Amino acid sequence: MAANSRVTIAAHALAWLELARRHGREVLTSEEVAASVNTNAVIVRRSLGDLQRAGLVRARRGNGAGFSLGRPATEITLLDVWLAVSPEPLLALHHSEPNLECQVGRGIRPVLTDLYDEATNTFRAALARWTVNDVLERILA
Amino acid sequence: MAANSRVTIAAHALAWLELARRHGREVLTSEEVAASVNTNAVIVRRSLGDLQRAGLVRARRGNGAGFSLGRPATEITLLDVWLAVSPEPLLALHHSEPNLECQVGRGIRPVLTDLYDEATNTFRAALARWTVNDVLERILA
DNA sequence: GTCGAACGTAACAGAAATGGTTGCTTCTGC
DNA sequence: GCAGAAGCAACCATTTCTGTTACGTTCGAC
Repeated sequence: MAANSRVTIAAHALAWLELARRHGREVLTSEEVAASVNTNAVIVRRSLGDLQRAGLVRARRGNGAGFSLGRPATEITLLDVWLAVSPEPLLALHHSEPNLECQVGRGIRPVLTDLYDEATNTFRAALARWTVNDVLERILA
Repeated sequence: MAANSRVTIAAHALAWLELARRHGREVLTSEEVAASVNTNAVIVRRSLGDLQRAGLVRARRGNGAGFSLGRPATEITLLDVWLAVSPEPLLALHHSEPNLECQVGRGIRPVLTDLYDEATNTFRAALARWTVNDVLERILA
């Protein structure tokens, strides 16, 4: 299966929000974000809705509404973003229960779960080393 | 999309091949492997076909045919397995090119590619720390 | 050389996920 | 009240994955 692009869209939106903020625009509409990401405004609202539930952005409704960062860009890591939009595991176990009459089938699931968790944790730790601010700085460099 | 289970199926098959080998059975048919994994024999042949192309197993055809390990279980890591069956990236970039008239849209792709690669490499390194033999030992423990 | 067991592979179906699109509802500042 | 924008539900097209059937191919046993 191909990986999804939600982390990319969310990171793009956050970097764009931070850049706009530095230019004095605290709030951007989903249309404005969608224009930069080059997708549909509903897609942006869906992604930013996930981020809002995680506290990474604020959404204001009504006239003059839009999205703004929920906390400083230096305090939003890519791990925060990943957790907000991609709760799925990186590797899946068997679809259907393996044969429990086989010694391997009986014991393999907790072992693989353990190893997959370990690998996923190193992946998360790597994402946690980068903030939205870092991403924007590297874009502007 | 949800992650696929090909690494799991492949690791299961390899552990089962190694256990059978220890019991004096060097060769197993796809039907026998499928019975332990609890899936269809074609699925097993597809997965083991990937492993064969990577040299991790050998497939014999003709009468009395089947699959056997291509090299010692102590020399097959989960990274080898992952590379053989899951070449897709863990995180995807934008589906359609971002707006190049926006500073963020222009610069974000190489930055994210870099960060994603870094995180993926730590994930790979974690998988490389475990061999099929380790997996089987933990199952039998 | 024939036979048959098992791999190799193509074709297809059902399910799920993803991105995209439209349309309607809800909220809220003016 | 009005208008602008988020929220949300309902689709659609595409892709991917697993599973299944079917058939061709290989090769050892006899």
